[in-house]
Amino acid sequence: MNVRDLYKRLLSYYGPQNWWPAETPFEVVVGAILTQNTAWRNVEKAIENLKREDILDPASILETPGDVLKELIRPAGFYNQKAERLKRVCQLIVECGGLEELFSRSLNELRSTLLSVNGIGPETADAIILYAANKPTFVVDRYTHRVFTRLGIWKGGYDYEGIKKLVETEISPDVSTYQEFHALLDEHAKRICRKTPLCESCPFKDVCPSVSF
DNA sequence: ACCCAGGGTCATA
DNA sequence: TATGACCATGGG
Repeated sequence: MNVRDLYKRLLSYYGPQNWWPAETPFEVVVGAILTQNTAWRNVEKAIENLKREDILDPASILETPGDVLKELIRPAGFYNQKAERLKRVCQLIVECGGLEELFSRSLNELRSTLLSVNGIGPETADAIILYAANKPTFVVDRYTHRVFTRLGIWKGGYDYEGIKKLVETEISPDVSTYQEFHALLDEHAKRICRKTPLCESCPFKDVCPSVSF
């Protein structure tokens, strides 16, 4: 079992995922911040609040008082830090003259720019690049590590850049493919047991080496 | 009552 | 450089 076979098998088993539903690229940016260590259903409530107040754009969020913003995004948790993080990204966007301008940079320029913002780490940056800017970077997360480890594809601890490089080496850069693969890994990880080494209902039972995790 | 979720930062050793 | 504490709500 290698990375490419895993992708093919996930795709044929679960089918294409309609991941990261959002009406605009900026909504993806906001969602990427709000979903940090947080269930997506809680993020939806926060985004709904922002839409209801009609402030789902960089300028409006910057104009909104911190206390008000915190209250609106409360359901997403960590609302104190996330309100500040949202403001910092919006600040960057405005300084660049808009999302289009920011996203016109090369993938690597864009990634290092995003990473320079306090509150945006590697996963959040890659999610923005892949799902909002539509550039081919692979998004790693703990689910990716869990599934890879379970199947013996990755040995060792959680190394974000290492796992990312592995996938990008095995699978040539393609936006749709990277988007699908990440989505499939997450959906699959949610369906398998977290602690049990081997899950009886796992569709990968035949190739799972039963690695304890 | 406990565990965790579509992470990241900061302090400590 | 490598762990650990911390952030906070909502659902199982």
